[in-house]
Amino acid sequence: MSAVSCTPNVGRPRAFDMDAALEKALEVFWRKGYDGTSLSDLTEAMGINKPSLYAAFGNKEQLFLKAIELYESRPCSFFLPALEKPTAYQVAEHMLHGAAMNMADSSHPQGCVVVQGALSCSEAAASVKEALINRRVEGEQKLKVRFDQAKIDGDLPPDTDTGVLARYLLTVLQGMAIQANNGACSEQLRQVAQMTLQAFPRAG
Amino acid sequence: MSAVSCTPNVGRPRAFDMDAALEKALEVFWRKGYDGTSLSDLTEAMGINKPSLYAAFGNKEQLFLKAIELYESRPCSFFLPALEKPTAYQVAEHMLHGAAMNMADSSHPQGCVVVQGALSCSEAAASVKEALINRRVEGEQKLKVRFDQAKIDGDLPPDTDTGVLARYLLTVLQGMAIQANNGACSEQLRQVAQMTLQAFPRAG
DNA sequence: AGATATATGTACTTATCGGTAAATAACCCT
DNA sequence: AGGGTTATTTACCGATAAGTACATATATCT
Repeated sequence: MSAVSCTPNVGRPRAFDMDAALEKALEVFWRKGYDGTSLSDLTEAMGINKPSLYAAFGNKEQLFLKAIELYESRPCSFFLPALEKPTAYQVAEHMLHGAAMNMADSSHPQGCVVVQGALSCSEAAASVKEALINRRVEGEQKLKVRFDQAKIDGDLPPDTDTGVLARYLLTVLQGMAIQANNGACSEQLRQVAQMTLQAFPRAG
Repeated sequence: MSAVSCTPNVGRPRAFDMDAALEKALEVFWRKGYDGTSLSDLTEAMGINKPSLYAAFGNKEQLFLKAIELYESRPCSFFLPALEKPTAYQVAEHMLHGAAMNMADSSHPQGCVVVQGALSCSEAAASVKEALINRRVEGEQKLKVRFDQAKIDGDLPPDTDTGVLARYLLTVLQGMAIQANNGACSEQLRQVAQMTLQAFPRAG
Protein backbone atom coordinates (compact mmCIF):
# COMPACT_ATOMS: atom_id res chain seq x y z
CA MET A 1 0.00 0.00 0.00
CA SER A 2 1.14 3.46 -0.86
CA ALA A 3 2.29 5.80 1.84
CA VAL A 4 0.11 8.69 0.74
CA SER A 5 -2.57 7.57 -1.68
CA CYS A 6 -5.88 6.22 -0.45
CA THR A 7 -7.77 5.41 -3.61
CA PRO A 8 -11.53 4.80 -3.36
CA ASN A 9 -13.13 2.36 -5.75
CA VAL A 10 -15.68 4.83 -7.03
CA GLY A 11 -15.29 7.75 -9.42
CA ARG A 12 -12.76 8.48 -12.09
CA PRO A 13 -9.38 7.03 -11.20
CA ARG A 14 -6.45 9.37 -10.62
CA ALA A 15 -4.37 9.63 -13.76
CA PHE A 16 -1.02 10.20 -12.00
CA ASP A 17 1.03 8.45 -9.35
CA MET A 18 0.72 10.44 -6.13
CA ASP A 19 3.97 9.11 -4.72
CA ALA A 20 5.91 9.91 -7.87
CA ALA A 21 4.35 13.37 -8.00
CA LEU A 22 5.21 13.97 -4.36
CA GLU A 23 8.78 12.94 -5.05
CA LYS A 24 8.93 15.53 -7.82
CA ALA A 25 7.46 18.17 -5.52
CA LEU A 26 10.06 17.33 -2.89
CA GLU A 27 12.81 17.78 -5.44
CA VAL A 28 11.55 21.26 -6.32
CA PHE A 29 11.06 22.39 -2.71
CA TRP A 30 14.52 21.04 -1.86
CA ARG A 31 16.17 22.97 -4.65
CA LYS A 32 14.22 26.22 -4.46
CA GLY A 33 12.91 26.39 -0.91
CA TYR A 34 9.31 27.05 0.08
CA ASP A 35 9.26 30.75 -0.82
CA GLY A 36 11.25 30.20 -4.00
CA THR A 37 8.88 27.54 -5.31
CA SER A 38 5.78 28.61 -7.24
CA LEU A 39 2.76 26.50 -7.99
CA SER A 40 3.76 26.62 -11.64
CA ASP A 41 7.14 25.14 -10.70
CA LEU A 42 5.33 22.39 -8.86
CA THR A 43 2.68 21.55 -11.44
CA GLU A 44 5.28 21.54 -14.20
CA ALA A 45 7.58 19.20 -12.30
CA MET A 46 4.73 16.97 -11.15
CA GLY A 47 3.15 16.83 -14.61
CA ILE A 48 -0.32 17.78 -13.35
CA ASN A 49 -2.59 20.84 -13.34
CA LYS A 50 -3.31 22.98 -10.33
CA PRO A 51 -6.79 21.60 -9.54
CA SER A 52 -5.32 18.08 -9.46
CA LEU A 53 -2.62 19.28 -7.08
CA TYR A 54 -5.13 20.93 -4.78
CA ALA A 55 -7.50 17.97 -4.87
CA ALA A 56 -4.74 15.50 -4.09
CA PHE A 57 -2.56 17.42 -1.61
CA GLY A 58 -4.64 20.30 -0.19
CA ASN A 59 -2.53 23.35 -0.84
CA LYS A 60 1.09 24.47 -1.16
CA GLU A 61 1.77 24.30 2.56
CA GLN A 62 0.25 20.84 3.03
CA LEU A 63 2.08 19.60 -0.05
CA PHE A 64 5.33 20.86 1.43
CA LEU A 65 4.70 19.12 4.75
CA LYS A 66 3.87 15.87 2.95
CA ALA A 67 7.06 16.21 0.92
CA ILE A 68 9.03 16.60 4.15
CA GLU A 69 7.40 13.47 5.53
CA LEU A 70 8.42 11.63 2.39
CA TYR A 71 11.95 13.01 2.70
CA GLU A 72 12.38 11.65 6.17
CA SER A 73 10.95 8.25 5.31
CA ARG A 74 13.04 7.64 2.20
CA PRO A 75 15.38 4.66 1.96
CA CYS A 76 18.43 6.94 1.72
CA SER A 77 17.48 8.77 4.92
CA PHE A 78 20.23 8.27 7.46
CA PHE A 79 19.28 10.00 10.69
CA LEU A 80 16.79 7.67 12.35
CA PRO A 81 18.50 4.43 11.24
CA ALA A 82 21.78 5.70 12.69
CA LEU A 83 20.15 6.00 16.11
CA GLU A 84 19.84 2.22 16.25
CA LYS A 85 23.56 1.54 15.99
CA PRO A 86 24.94 -0.28 19.05
CA THR A 87 27.27 2.41 20.41
CA ALA A 88 27.26 6.22 20.63
CA TYR A 89 30.37 6.36 18.49
CA GLN A 90 28.78 4.23 15.80
CA VAL A 91 25.66 6.38 15.92
CA ALA A 92 27.78 9.47 15.28
CA GLU A 93 29.84 7.66 12.68
CA HIS A 94 26.82 6.55 10.68
CA MET A 95 25.17 9.94 10.87
CA LEU A 96 28.27 11.82 9.77
CA HIS A 97 29.18 9.44 6.99
CA GLY A 98 25.56 9.15 5.91
CA ALA A 99 25.36 12.93 5.72
CA ALA A 100 28.63 13.14 3.78
CA MET A 101 27.36 10.60 1.31
CA ASN A 102 23.82 11.89 0.99
CA MET A 103 24.09 15.67 1.11
CA ALA A 104 26.49 15.94 -1.79
CA ASP A 105 24.78 13.24 -3.85
CA SER A 106 24.28 14.77 -7.26
CA SER A 107 21.25 12.63 -8.06
CA HIS A 108 19.18 15.15 -6.09
CA PRO A 109 19.56 18.74 -4.82
CA GLN A 110 22.46 19.34 -2.44
CA GLY A 111 22.09 19.71 1.29
CA CYS A 112 19.05 18.93 3.41
CA VAL A 113 15.53 20.17 2.78
CA VAL A 114 14.78 20.20 6.52
CA VAL A 115 17.63 22.68 6.96
CA GLN A 116 17.20 24.82 3.88
CA GLY A 117 13.54 24.47 2.94
CA ALA A 118 12.40 27.52 4.92
CA LEU A 119 15.28 28.99 6.90
CA SER A 120 14.77 32.71 6.37
CA CYS A 121 11.36 33.18 4.83
CA SER A 122 8.28 35.32 4.32
CA GLU A 123 5.42 35.52 6.78
CA ALA A 124 3.43 33.27 4.45
CA ALA A 125 5.99 30.55 5.17
CA ALA A 126 6.15 31.09 8.93
CA SER A 127 4.24 27.92 9.77
CA VAL A 128 6.36 25.64 7.59
CA LYS A 129 9.50 27.28 9.01
CA GLU A 130 8.18 26.44 12.46
CA ALA A 131 7.50 22.86 11.37
CA LEU A 132 11.07 22.47 10.10
CA ILE A 133 12.53 23.95 13.28
CA ASN A 134 10.49 21.45 15.26
CA ARG A 135 11.86 18.60 13.17
CA ARG A 136 15.43 19.75 13.72
CA VAL A 137 14.97 20.25 17.45
CA GLU A 138 13.21 16.91 17.80
CA GLY A 139 16.08 15.22 15.99
CA GLU A 140 18.49 16.81 18.44
CA GLN A 141 16.36 15.65 21.36
CA LYS A 142 16.23 12.08 20.00
CA LEU A 143 20.01 12.09 19.68
CA LYS A 144 20.37 13.32 23.25
CA VAL A 145 18.12 10.51 24.48
CA ARG A 146 20.22 8.04 22.52
CA PHE A 147 23.38 9.39 24.13
CA ASP A 148 21.78 9.21 27.56
CA GLN A 149 21.22 5.53 26.88
CA ALA A 150 24.82 5.22 25.72
CA LYS A 151 25.95 6.57 29.07
CA ILE A 152 23.93 3.87 30.80
CA ASP A 153 25.39 1.33 28.40
CA GLY A 154 28.86 2.52 29.34
CA ASP A 155 29.97 3.53 25.87
CA LEU A 156 30.12 7.22 26.77
CA PRO A 157 32.10 8.59 29.72
CA PRO A 158 29.81 9.14 32.72
CA ASP A 159 30.57 12.87 32.89
CA THR A 160 29.48 13.47 29.27
CA ASP A 161 27.05 16.35 28.77
CA THR A 162 24.79 14.55 26.32
CA GLY A 163 22.83 17.68 25.47
CA VAL A 164 25.96 19.50 24.37
CA LEU A 165 27.25 16.45 22.53
CA ALA A 166 23.98 16.08 20.61
CA ARG A 167 23.88 19.78 19.82
CA TYR A 168 27.48 19.71 18.66
CA LEU A 169 26.84 16.79 16.34
CA LEU A 170 23.71 18.40 14.93
CA THR A 171 25.64 21.62 14.41
CA VAL A 172 28.21 19.80 12.30
CA LEU A 173 25.49 17.95 10.36
CA GLN A 174 23.59 21.15 9.67
CA GLY A 175 26.83 22.87 8.72
CA MET A 176 27.49 20.04 6.27
CA ALA A 177 24.21 20.93 4.56
CA ILE A 178 25.56 24.43 3.95
CA GLN A 179 28.87 23.02 2.79
CA ALA A 180 27.06 20.81 0.30
CA ASN A 181 25.26 23.90 -0.99
CA ASN A 182 28.66 25.57 -1.31
CA GLY A 183 29.61 22.82 -3.72
CA ALA A 184 31.59 20.56 -1.39
CA CYS A 185 31.79 16.98 -2.65
CA SER A 186 31.22 13.82 -0.61
CA GLU A 187 34.92 13.31 -0.07
CA GLN A 188 35.33 16.79 1.38
CA LEU A 189 32.35 16.25 3.66
CA ARG A 190 33.80 12.92 4.70
CA GLN A 191 36.97 14.66 5.82
CA VAL A 192 34.88 16.94 8.01
CA ALA A 193 33.06 13.90 9.34
CA GLN A 194 36.36 12.22 10.15
CA MET A 195 37.69 15.27 11.97
CA THR A 196 34.47 15.45 13.99
CA LEU A 197 34.77 11.79 14.92
CA GLN A 198 38.35 12.21 16.10
CA ALA A 199 37.07 14.56 18.78
CA PHE A 200 34.24 12.24 19.76
CA PRO A 201 34.43 10.88 23.34
CA ARG A 202 35.17 7.15 23.36
CA ALA A 203 34.15 4.48 25.80
CA GLY A 204 35.24 5.30 29.36
CA MET B 1 32.46 59.96 4.75
CA SER B 2 29.62 57.51 4.40
CA ALA B 3 30.25 54.08 3.03
CA VAL B 4 27.48 54.22 0.47
CA SER B 5 26.21 57.76 -0.07
CA CYS B 6 27.89 60.09 -2.53
CA THR B 7 25.82 63.24 -2.39
CA PRO B 8 26.26 65.77 -5.16
CA ASN B 9 25.84 69.43 -4.30
CA VAL B 10 23.20 70.07 -6.92
CA GLY B 11 19.54 69.13 -7.01
CA ARG B 12 17.12 68.36 -4.23
CA PRO B 13 18.88 66.77 -1.29
CA ARG B 14 18.00 63.22 -0.27
CA ALA B 15 15.49 63.26 2.56
CA PHE B 16 16.62 60.00 4.20
CA ASP B 17 19.87 58.57 5.53
CA MET B 18 21.12 55.99 3.04
CA ASP B 19 23.17 54.14 5.63
CA ALA B 20 20.30 53.92 8.08
CA ALA B 21 17.96 52.78 5.31
CA LEU B 22 20.46 50.16 4.18
CA GLU B 23 20.71 48.91 7.75
CA LYS B 24 16.93 48.49 7.79
CA ALA B 25 17.02 46.66 4.46
CA LEU B 26 19.70 44.33 5.80
CA GLU B 27 17.54 43.53 8.79
CA VAL B 28 14.62 42.56 6.56
CA PHE B 29 16.72 40.45 4.15
CA TRP B 30 18.36 38.76 7.13
CA ARG B 31 15.04 37.83 8.69
CA LYS B 32 13.08 36.92 5.56
CA GLY B 33 15.69 35.94 2.99
CA TYR B 34 15.91 37.32 -0.54
CA ASP B 35 12.91 35.46 -1.95
CA GLY B 36 10.84 36.05 1.18
CA THR B 37 11.37 39.81 1.12
CA SER B 38 9.07 41.98 -1.00
CA LEU B 39 9.70 45.54 -2.07
CA SER B 40 6.81 46.55 0.17
CA ASP B 41 8.60 44.93 3.11
CA LEU B 42 11.68 46.93 2.22
CA THR B 43 10.10 50.31 1.62
CA GLU B 44 8.06 50.00 4.79
CA ALA B 45 11.10 49.14 6.89
CA MET B 46 13.27 51.77 5.23
CA GLY B 47 10.61 54.46 5.50
CA ILE B 48 10.84 55.44 1.84
CA ASN B 49 8.84 54.92 -1.35
CA LYS B 50 9.81 52.64 -4.19
CA PRO B 51 11.11 55.32 -6.57
CA SER B 52 13.47 56.54 -3.85
CA LEU B 53 14.68 52.99 -3.28
CA TYR B 54 15.32 52.43 -6.98
CA ALA B 55 17.02 55.82 -7.42
CA ALA B 56 19.30 55.24 -4.45
CA PHE B 57 20.09 51.53 -4.65
CA GLY B 58 19.32 50.35 -8.20
CA ASN B 59 17.00 47.41 -7.68
CA LYS B 60 16.21 44.63 -5.24
CA GLU B 61 19.26 42.57 -6.18
CA GLN B 62 21.72 45.47 -5.95
CA LEU B 63 20.17 46.54 -2.67
CA PHE B 64 20.68 43.04 -1.32
CA LEU B 65 24.32 42.97 -2.38
CA LYS B 66 24.92 46.37 -0.76
CA ALA B 67 23.25 45.12 2.40
CA ILE B 68 25.61 42.13 2.44
CA GLU B 69 28.59 44.46 2.06
CA LEU B 70 27.31 46.44 5.00
CA TYR B 71 26.82 43.23 6.99
CA GLU B 72 30.40 42.20 6.54
CA SER B 73 31.80 45.62 7.36
CA ARG B 74 29.83 46.17 10.56
CA PRO B 75 31.58 46.69 13.89
CA CYS B 76 30.09 43.46 15.30
CA SER B 77 31.42 41.43 12.38
CA PHE B 78 33.81 38.84 13.72
CA PHE B 79 35.22 36.82 10.84
CA LEU B 80 37.87 39.05 9.30
CA PRO B 81 39.08 40.53 12.62
CA ALA B 82 39.57 37.02 14.00
CA LEU B 83 41.98 36.24 11.16
CA GLU B 84 44.42 38.73 12.65
CA LYS B 85 44.79 36.98 15.98
CA PRO B 86 48.36 35.84 16.67
CA THR B 87 47.85 32.05 16.65
CA ALA B 88 45.66 29.57 14.77
CA TYR B 89 44.00 28.55 18.02
CA GLN B 90 43.17 32.13 18.87
CA VAL B 91 41.80 32.66 15.37
CA ALA B 92 39.46 29.71 15.86
CA GLU B 93 38.64 30.78 19.39
CA HIS B 94 37.65 34.28 18.38
CA MET B 95 35.62 33.10 15.41
CA LEU B 96 33.71 30.52 17.40
CA HIS B 97 33.07 32.74 20.38
CA GLY B 98 32.26 35.67 18.12
CA ALA B 99 29.75 33.52 16.29
CA ALA B 100 28.24 32.26 19.54
CA MET B 101 27.84 35.82 20.76
CA ASN B 102 26.65 37.35 17.50
CA MET B 103 24.40 34.76 15.90
CA ALA B 104 22.05 34.45 18.84
CA ASP B 105 22.07 38.19 19.62
CA SER B 106 18.41 39.13 19.92
CA SER B 107 19.02 42.74 18.88
CA HIS B 108 18.92 41.52 15.28
CA PRO B 109 17.68 38.44 13.37
CA GLN B 110 19.28 35.14 14.38
CA GLY B 111 21.95 33.39 12.38
CA CYS B 112 23.96 34.78 9.49
CA VAL B 113 22.57 36.49 6.42
CA VAL B 114 25.44 35.18 4.28
CA VAL B 115 24.35 31.65 5.16
CA GLN B 116 20.59 32.02 5.10
CA GLY B 117 19.92 34.96 2.77
CA ALA B 118 19.53 32.82 -0.34
CA LEU B 119 20.28 29.19 0.39
CA SER B 120 17.52 27.42 -1.52
CA CYS B 121 15.91 29.98 -3.77
CA SER B 122 14.05 30.79 -6.97
CA GLU B 123 15.73 31.29 -10.31
CA ALA B 124 15.24 35.04 -9.85
CA ALA B 125 17.59 34.80 -6.87
CA ALA B 126 20.20 32.61 -8.55
CA SER B 127 22.76 35.39 -8.91
CA VAL B 128 22.55 36.50 -5.28
CA LYS B 129 22.77 32.87 -4.20
CA GLU B 130 25.94 32.61 -6.25
CA ALA B 131 27.29 35.78 -4.64
CA LEU B 132 26.68 34.39 -1.16
CA ILE B 133 28.30 31.06 -2.02
CA ASN B 134 31.32 32.98 -3.27
CA ARG B 135 31.52 34.88 0.01
CA ARG B 136 31.37 31.69 2.02
CA VAL B 137 33.95 29.91 -0.10
CA GLU B 138 36.24 32.93 -0.06
CA GLY B 139 35.99 33.07 3.72
CA GLU B 140 37.01 29.42 3.86
CA GLN B 141 39.92 30.10 1.54
CA LYS B 142 41.08 33.04 3.67
CA LEU B 143 40.97 30.85 6.73
CA LYS B 144 43.02 28.16 4.98
CA VAL B 145 45.64 30.76 4.02
CA ARG B 146 45.73 31.93 7.64
CA PHE B 147 46.26 28.35 8.82
CA ASP B 148 49.01 27.87 6.23
CA GLN B 149 50.75 30.83 7.81
CA ALA B 150 50.16 29.33 11.24
CA LYS B 151 51.99 26.20 10.13
CA ILE B 152 54.95 28.35 9.08
CA ASP B 153 54.71 30.16 12.41
CA GLY B 154 54.81 26.84 14.17
CA ASP B 155 51.52 27.12 16.00
CA LEU B 156 49.94 24.29 14.02
CA PRO B 157 51.48 20.81 13.72
CA PRO B 158 53.41 20.47 10.44
CA ASP B 159 51.23 17.60 9.21
CA THR B 160 47.99 19.59 9.57
CA ASP B 161 45.72 19.55 6.51
CA THR B 162 44.82 23.23 6.59
CA GLY B 163 42.13 22.88 3.94
CA VAL B 164 40.26 20.30 5.99
CA LEU B 165 40.77 22.28 9.19
CA ALA B 166 39.39 25.43 7.59
CA ARG B 167 36.45 23.55 6.12
CA TYR B 168 35.73 21.89 9.45
CA LEU B 169 35.72 25.22 11.26
CA LEU B 170 33.48 26.82 8.64
CA THR B 171 31.14 23.83 8.85
CA VAL B 172 30.74 24.37 12.58
CA LEU B 173 30.27 28.13 12.13
CA GLN B 174 27.66 27.62 9.42
CA GLY B 175 25.97 24.98 11.54
CA MET B 176 25.84 27.48 14.39
CA ALA B 177 23.82 29.78 12.11
CA ILE B 178 21.21 27.01 11.78
CA GLN B 179 21.32 26.38 15.51
CA ALA B 180 20.67 30.07 16.15
CA ASN B 181 17.68 29.85 13.83
CA ASN B 182 16.52 26.85 15.84
CA GLY B 183 16.38 29.10 18.87
CA ALA B 184 19.69 28.19 20.51
CA CYS B 185 20.93 30.91 22.87
CA SER B 186 24.46 32.29 23.05
CA GLU B 187 25.37 30.05 25.97
CA GLN B 188 24.34 26.94 24.05
CA LEU B 189 26.34 28.06 21.04
CA ARG B 190 29.29 28.76 23.32
CA GLN B 191 29.21 25.17 24.52
CA VAL B 192 29.41 24.01 20.91
CA ALA B 193 32.28 26.43 20.36
CA GLN B 194 34.08 25.05 23.40
CA MET B 195 33.65 21.46 22.25
CA THR B 196 35.00 22.39 18.83
CA LEU B 197 38.02 24.09 20.39
CA GLN B 198 38.80 21.03 22.51
CA ALA B 199 39.40 19.10 19.31
CA PHE B 200 41.49 21.85 17.78
CA PRO B 201 45.13 20.91 17.09
CA ARG B 202 47.50 22.78 19.41
CA ALA B 203 51.03 23.98 18.91
CA GLY B 204 53.60 21.40 17.82
C1' DA C 1 15.31 85.51 -9.76
C1' DG C 2 15.74 81.95 -12.97
C1' DA C 3 17.89 77.79 -14.86
C1' DT C 4 19.41 73.32 -13.75
C1' DA C 5 19.47 69.13 -11.36
C1' DT C 6 18.03 65.73 -8.24
C1' DA C 7 14.44 63.66 -4.94
C1' DT C 8 9.70 62.65 -3.78
C1' DG C 9 4.77 60.98 -3.87
C1' DT C 10 1.04 59.17 -6.53
C1' DA C 11 -0.48 56.31 -9.65
C1' DC C 12 0.35 53.21 -12.85
C1' DT C 13 2.28 48.93 -15.73
C1' DT C 14 2.80 44.00 -16.82
C1' DA C 15 3.47 39.54 -14.94
C1' DT C 16 2.84 36.25 -11.67
C1' DC C 17 1.26 34.76 -7.25
C1' DG C 18 -1.84 31.14 -4.70
C1' DG C 19 -6.17 29.34 -5.32
C1' DT C 20 -10.90 28.09 -7.49
C1' DA C 21 -15.58 27.66 -10.49
C1' DA C 22 -17.57 25.12 -13.76
C1' DA C 23 -17.90 22.04 -17.44
C1' DT C 24 -16.43 17.65 -19.03
C1' DA C 25 -14.40 12.96 -18.80
C1' DA C 26 -13.76 8.38 -16.86
C1' DC C 27 -14.53 5.13 -13.73
C1' DC C 28 -17.79 1.71 -10.41
C1' DC C 29 -22.21 -0.01 -9.04
C1' DT C 30 -26.86 -1.34 -9.73
C1' DA D 1 -27.68 1.60 -19.89
C1' DG D 2 -27.86 5.08 -16.38
C1' DG D 3 -26.84 7.30 -11.86
C1' DG D 4 -23.30 8.45 -8.60
C1' DT D 5 -18.69 9.85 -7.76
C1' DT D 6 -14.32 11.49 -8.50
C1' DA D 7 -10.52 13.49 -11.69
C1' DT D 8 -9.15 16.55 -15.34
C1' DT D 9 -9.11 20.63 -18.24
C1' DT D 10 -9.77 25.35 -19.18
C1' DA D 11 -10.47 29.58 -17.81
C1' DC D 12 -10.72 32.53 -14.44
C1' DC D 13 -10.34 35.22 -9.59
C1' DG D 14 -8.40 39.02 -6.52
C1' DA D 15 -3.98 40.09 -4.61
C1' DT D 16 0.57 41.13 -4.98
C1' DA D 17 5.07 40.90 -7.29
C1' DA D 18 8.95 44.03 -9.23
C1' DG D 19 9.54 48.06 -11.51
C1' DT D 20 8.41 52.89 -13.71
C1' DA D 21 6.12 57.49 -15.77
C1' DC D 22 5.19 61.72 -14.53
C1' DA D 23 4.22 65.72 -12.17
C1' DT D 24 5.85 68.26 -8.24
C1' DA D 25 9.04 69.77 -4.64
C1' DT D 26 13.57 71.39 -3.04
C1' DA D 27 18.03 72.21 -3.33
C1' DT D 28 22.49 74.72 -5.79
C1' DC D 29 24.61 77.60 -9.35
C1' DT D 30 24.85 81.64 -12.15
